[in-house]
Amino acid sequence: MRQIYTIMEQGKYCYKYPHPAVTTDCVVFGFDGKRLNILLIERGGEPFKGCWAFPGGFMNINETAEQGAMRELCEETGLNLEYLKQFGTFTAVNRDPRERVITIAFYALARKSDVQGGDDAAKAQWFPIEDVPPLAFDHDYILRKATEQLKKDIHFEPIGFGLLDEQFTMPELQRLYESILGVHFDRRNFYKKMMQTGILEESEEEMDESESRYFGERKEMCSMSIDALFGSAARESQHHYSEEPRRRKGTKFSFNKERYERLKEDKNFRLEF
Amino acid sequence: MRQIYTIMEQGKYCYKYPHPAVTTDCVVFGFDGKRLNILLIERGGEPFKGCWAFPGGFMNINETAEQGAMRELCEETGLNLEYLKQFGTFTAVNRDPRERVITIAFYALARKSDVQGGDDAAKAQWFPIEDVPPLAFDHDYILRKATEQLKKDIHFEPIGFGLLDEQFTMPELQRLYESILGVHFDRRNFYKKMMQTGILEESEEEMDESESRYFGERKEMCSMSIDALFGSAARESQHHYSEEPRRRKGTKFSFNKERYERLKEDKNFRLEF
DNA sequence: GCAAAAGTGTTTCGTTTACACCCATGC
DNA sequence: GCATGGGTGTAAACGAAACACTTTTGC
Repeated sequence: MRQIYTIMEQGKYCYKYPHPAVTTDCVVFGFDGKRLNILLIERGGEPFKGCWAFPGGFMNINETAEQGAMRELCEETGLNLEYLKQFGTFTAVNRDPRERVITIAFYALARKSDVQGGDDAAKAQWFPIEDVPPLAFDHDYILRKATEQLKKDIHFEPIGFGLLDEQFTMPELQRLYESILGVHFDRRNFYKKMMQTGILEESEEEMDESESRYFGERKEMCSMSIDALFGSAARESQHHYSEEPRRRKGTKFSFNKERYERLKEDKNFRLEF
Repeated sequence: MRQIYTIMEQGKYCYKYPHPAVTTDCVVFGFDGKRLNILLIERGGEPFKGCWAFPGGFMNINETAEQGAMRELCEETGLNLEYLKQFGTFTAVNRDPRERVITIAFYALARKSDVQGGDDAAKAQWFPIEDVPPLAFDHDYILRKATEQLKKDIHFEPIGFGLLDEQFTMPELQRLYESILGVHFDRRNFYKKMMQTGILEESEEEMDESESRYFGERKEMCSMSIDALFGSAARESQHHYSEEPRRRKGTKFSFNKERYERLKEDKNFRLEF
């Protein structure tokens, strides 16, 4: 608040009453096949220099909060994600030491494949959600709210599929649900329940040459993505490749969006997990 | 946006970058024993003069959004409600013709007993939710989002009790749930389900003189409240006292908040409606 | 070849639903 | 006294949970 006067001197945009600044922040969830991760940016300047924070920044005057959040996310991490979910606006009076700032917060879901071109994001890094460094501003609180919201939403919306590749195996999906909800499911019951929602379809595997080539490629891509997901910090902290569980190939499924839309119309459709 | 320059001339609060104005709006739900209602204010000035809108207004620079929403709600309707739930922030670029305005929206739950001192609210009026007049700004959209959120929340939180008096009968509670969710429940099943949540307790009725006096009083209060809930506009439109169903006295229950808090801690408690 | 994960059906149990009668009250 | 809503239990159907063995793959 002290700084407002210096800002005023160079200020070109004047109002009869004081206006807060408005920022957007984006909690990006990712899934490495084992644990839920979030994407953080190391702050280069004050305040909270050197702390980690969510990608985000000031909203422009001619864009919606959604547009602003997407723009900032892209600028800071190179990610171009299709949907953001607004889950709260944070308005504590002193949450930013510089001036009155309110933050409209979103969460987003990133696929491994979204993460591949991770060059833009020099300062961006993934952290497992149980092992997050100290965060700037009130971002710890925002993170807690984001995870709570994610847990709630997964009961009603097919959120998981935004965190997995187009094609995924049932155990992958199960591990995802388990790590979001913090519970364990019986494999067979999970399979049944998932299938009888009617929104999944089994991918027919054409096991010809192109298919085997695809798997070859895919395996590499996968390790690349895991590499990208687990940046050096995370790997140093406690994650080793040798700890990665061996995985069978498994049957692939995909999310049938049209069928989901139709089911959603029909009734008070619930995913019931 | 055109007006910004005239505002700037008289503006005392200047910033290097343009800042949007921030308002709060409050969707107040009330229950008249039969239908869900919302509380609206008739706008006295432009824009949207004469239209109905939610109570709300500009957030002060030294208050949180919650505080601002409560303050505006009290100023405009005389209501002093204990909790507001933030359910969304609306940021479409042209949602206010005067300048860039974003709105942080809350919903609130009003009891009949909260409504009694309804004198402050000369311009405030209750409307049944299926019969709402044209609303100012994007308030139709905001209302839709508020009701969606209420429907979702009622699955997880004991929201109904904020809309009923301290003591209520099971059929009252059932009608409330039915009008929020838009479904019908079997009386016996509803009773069982509600009781086995463990958060209700039966009020021991002391049927002595004071008790019978209480019922006498209560009946009067109740008709008063219904009168307050259904303002003249609503009554004219389609509601008549003669249509009020006859009601037996019924067994009273109340919400045991401590027990609820304990249950909530224990597990992933769901109210399951 | 061995260890670890994937795939698959059936039985049991608990929950949800459907349903009908008598009682109390207001008119 | 009659019409309307309040109060209560049971049986059937359904969905959820528990459970073990065989097959495939990666190493």
